[in-house]
Amino acid sequence: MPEGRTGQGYSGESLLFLTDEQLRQGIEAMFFAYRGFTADPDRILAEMSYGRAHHRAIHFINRSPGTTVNNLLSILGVTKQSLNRVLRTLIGDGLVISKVGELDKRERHLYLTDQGAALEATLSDAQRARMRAAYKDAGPEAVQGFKKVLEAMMDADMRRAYAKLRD
Amino acid sequence: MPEGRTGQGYSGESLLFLTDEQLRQGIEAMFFAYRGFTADPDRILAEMSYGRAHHRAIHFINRSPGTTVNNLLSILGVTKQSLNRVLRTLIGDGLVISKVGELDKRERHLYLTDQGAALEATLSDAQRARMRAAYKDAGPEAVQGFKKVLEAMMDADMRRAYAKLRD
DNA sequence: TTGGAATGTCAACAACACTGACATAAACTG
DNA sequence: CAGTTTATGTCAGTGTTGTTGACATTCCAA
Repeated sequence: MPEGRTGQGYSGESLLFLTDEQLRQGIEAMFFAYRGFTADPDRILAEMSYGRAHHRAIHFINRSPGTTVNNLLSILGVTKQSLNRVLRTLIGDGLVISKVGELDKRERHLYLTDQGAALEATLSDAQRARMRAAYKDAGPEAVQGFKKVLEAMMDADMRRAYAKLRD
Repeated sequence: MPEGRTGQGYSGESLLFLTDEQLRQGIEAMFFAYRGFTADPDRILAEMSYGRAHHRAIHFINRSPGTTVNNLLSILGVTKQSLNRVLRTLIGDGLVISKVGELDKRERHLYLTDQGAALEATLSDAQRARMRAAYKDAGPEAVQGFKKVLEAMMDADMRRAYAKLRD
């Protein structure tokens, strides 16, 4: 490449950072980081025979109180049978309540009870603490890049769901 | 805050970027991005009745040919029973071979067969393609930040394993 | 009224993790 | 050498989370 390569500047980096080795490091970083990301809530959940699925349901119900089952399904990307099993235990345990819709009585609107909100807070606090520490370690510009890459890694439908939650 | 806040510069950001809302966005970004991260290999694996566990084993055996079972266990962070189930099927299907150690005959050293390497390449290609696209979208500085935050999110033992793989 | 959408339930199954227990062989240690 | 530890493998049981398929109910809408 005779034209325009400086070898040390921006253009050199943009050629190098897409090598298979660099990509593999990114892949492995995702793998390990996700383990860390879920480690704290997992520990708490294990004590009450709940799992990640319960956490996810609780998180998004807290995020969007009154959300419908269908809406939750599209966010979580699982089958209704799978979600239903989780919701049934959460409702049975008094962490979630399901209200029949007023406009459309087929729909069930989901809310956290006080007890559900308390668990959500416990789980969130643990996860946010780690996130906060990671953000602090890495610095604000790194966080910008972090979010940018993650968003670029999503499928279009996930990106839509993600954007919707940011309203 | 009378002293030193500009409201638009670096100091303003470093105060704001640790709000619960910002952290929650990061948490949700991780959730959705990880789905995207695994989506392509998952599709391929589903066709051959393999799962993510097989992918992970194949990935790290390819990454460190001759690695022992114990070493793989510490990297993957699962029980030996869980790993053994996966390895048994991979060995039975002719994707992995296990050689008795020469120095220490208790150890089994793991290698991919040609067939195993072929599957690894197929899975890696799919995952790297998405990673490459995300990196391209986000730009080189974003990638730096991405890795920095991910690394800060790991537990100490993961960070050690991750660093070890970068040698 | 017929069709479709939203929801729920039941059954079966698979992947993947866990614990606990036990076996074997090899290596280390006193 | 005897005893212990280490590395690995295996069997049995259990739990969470996901899947498909089938079927029922309720209700809105054309």
